[in-house]
Amino acid sequence: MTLACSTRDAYDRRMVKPRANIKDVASRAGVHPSTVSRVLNPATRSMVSESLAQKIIQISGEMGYQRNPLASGLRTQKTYTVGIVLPNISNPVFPSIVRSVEHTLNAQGYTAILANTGSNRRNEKDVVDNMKARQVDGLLIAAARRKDPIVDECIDQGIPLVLVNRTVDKHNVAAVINDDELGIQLALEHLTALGHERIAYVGGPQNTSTGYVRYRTFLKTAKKLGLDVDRDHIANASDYTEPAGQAALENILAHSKNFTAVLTANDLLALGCYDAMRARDLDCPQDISVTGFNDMPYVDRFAPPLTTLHIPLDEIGVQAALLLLERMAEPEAPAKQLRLEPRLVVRGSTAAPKGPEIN
Amino acid sequence: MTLACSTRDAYDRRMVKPRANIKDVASRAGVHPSTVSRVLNPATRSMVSESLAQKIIQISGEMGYQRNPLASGLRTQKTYTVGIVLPNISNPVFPSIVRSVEHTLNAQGYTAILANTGSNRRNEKDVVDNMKARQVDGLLIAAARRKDPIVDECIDQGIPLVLVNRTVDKHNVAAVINDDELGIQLALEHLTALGHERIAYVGGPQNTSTGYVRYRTFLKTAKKLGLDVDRDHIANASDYTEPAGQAALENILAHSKNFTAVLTANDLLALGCYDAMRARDLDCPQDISVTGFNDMPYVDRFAPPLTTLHIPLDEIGVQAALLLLERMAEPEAPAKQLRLEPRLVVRGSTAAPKGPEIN
DNA sequence: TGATAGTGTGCAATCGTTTGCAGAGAATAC
DNA sequence: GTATTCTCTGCAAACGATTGCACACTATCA
Repeated sequence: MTLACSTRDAYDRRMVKPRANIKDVASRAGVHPSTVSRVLNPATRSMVSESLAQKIIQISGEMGYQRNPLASGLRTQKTYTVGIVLPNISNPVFPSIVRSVEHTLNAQGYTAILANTGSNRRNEKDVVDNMKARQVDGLLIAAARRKDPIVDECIDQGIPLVLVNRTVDKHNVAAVINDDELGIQLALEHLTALGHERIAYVGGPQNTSTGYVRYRTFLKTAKKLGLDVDRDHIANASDYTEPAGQAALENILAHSKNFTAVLTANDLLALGCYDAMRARDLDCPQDISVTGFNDMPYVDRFAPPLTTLHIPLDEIGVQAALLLLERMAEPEAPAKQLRLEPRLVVRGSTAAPKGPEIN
Repeated sequence: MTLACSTRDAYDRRMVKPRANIKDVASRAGVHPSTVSRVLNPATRSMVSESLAQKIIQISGEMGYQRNPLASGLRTQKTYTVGIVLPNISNPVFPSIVRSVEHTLNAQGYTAILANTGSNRRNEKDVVDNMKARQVDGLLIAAARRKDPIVDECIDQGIPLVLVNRTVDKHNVAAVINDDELGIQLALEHLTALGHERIAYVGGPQNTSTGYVRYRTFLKTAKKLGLDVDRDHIANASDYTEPAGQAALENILAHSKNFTAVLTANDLLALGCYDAMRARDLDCPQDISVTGFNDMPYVDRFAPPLTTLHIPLDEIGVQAALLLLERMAEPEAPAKQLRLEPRLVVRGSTAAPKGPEIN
């Protein structure tokens, strides 16, 4: 049986003709592949005469030619790929960030590869190594720890890097973060303004910049406001998850119930607090007011709607992407840090304390 | 100034030594690169004598050699990359799916590249073309429409493909979907069991399989249950979003308020209904009961907690990934469809109708 | 008219792997 | 001892692009 097909693969793969490559375009245009390459590359476009360039563009369009990024990347060491490293994409703050990052990068021809570390160190290392092997042009990491060997390694190797949300203790890293100090101050001032004087704190992991800064700021601000901080009313959760938040508040409640509000370092922790309170039949905000941090999607619909600190998720994503683009263009430029201001959103989870506190 | 460095790049790029390649390993081991390649590739591993193989593995380990996926992919036409196409990652059903897909694929050495289409056709095409150009080994599409030229094209071109959540009208496509008929039946039976007789329906876009099937099933089941379906009590939203759901219910309410429950095709639409009701001071479930579909994260915490159909998001992701792995291994095998059963979760958004209906 | 500069294109090496083929040597058969 | 089969390893040509260099040609000038 003979087929009127010239290409080997045509029969094998259900008559699919392999995608046109640069050589096909070149021979159809009667020129050398290098000429086609030059025309299709904006930087070298001017080396070719205008008329020939037009012709080649025309033909390449007709043939539906698309550059093979593998071959191109192999030769140029530029893949137009960036890696996004998340601790956990199921945390509702990340989808919006990822979306705007991806959108902003796409517009410049970059493609995102995504990895979820599950906050597992070993995993993180593997994931980043894989991305490096794939020659990503840059990395966007939302899973950094205060001391992070992986971040250090990337910097040593000169890989353009932007941290999101969390940063490292060293200050020479590009990052887009929130003004955590301001946020905690706003929350605490809100609670004291409502009349709360005995305020508990449920914080995040101390090996993250957010967990650490928010905790320190809580202590500092409480002192400044003249609140007496009871150590028994403080618990730092091991992770930014609801169960961890629930456990933390249960821990506190086991020792003492002598507080009227709990300030948490994160919305998920706040939800965990809701759970802990429900288990003990405590009403929010009647018995205890609760504040969160992040204003993640849908917390305005919860029962009760959560008072929290709004951070501009889309904006964070856009800025992080722009910063990364900048760093990829000029890897040697000094690292910028962007610190965005959170805004307090007052909802139903906070109220004046009941009982003798108010007159 | 001279530096005691042999490699060109060492000085340029802040003393970073370029990653070891196969030639480096080969020369250190005193063998030809092809031998190293064979050792490191499980399929050809047995062609090399055991002792030599051990030595090469040892050396390659010491040098921290990692295969360059670009070069390898260029030669073999296999990139160990899969594309994930989502309509909108901010829809809370997707993060869990993405996470489990990514996890399952990772375990087999695959890396995921992610794209968000924003349900924009043009965008979708670009995104998929980009993925094809990047030679993804397979595609996972959660944004399919009932008639979808993009899906058709992928199939024509023989690209391993798995649809998630939504499928196309043609039946020869691998997919992991929900039993939408069962789901709608369960919801409707639940409402009638509570005593509801006049039930409105807020559906999804009719160009998606979910929107279409759920709508048809609502009509069919209502008829079977002997409910009289008022056309004015039905609205199909243009998109699975809260605003669209809100608009749909407002549309219905503008015509008639003569119903005691609204069955929606999707949790986000249900949330939109909450909004529409709040705007008219209607209470859920006192005035109107509402059901959703998907049981997306946190709907159990809403005010009121949403009665909805639970679908196993993680399971969907895992199964979709496994199915894709299967198809990549055997692209010519007949396409399987997996249909997972939803489960009704009754919460606070549904109750018996008030007034004369109950005695 | 001939030397010189400037323009546009082609040549060939290269990026890092993989793999069909060939051939060297060892093992087996006669 | 020679012919034959096996085993193992090396050679070299791909994969599809990019880019420094060479060279042919035209335009400029003396």
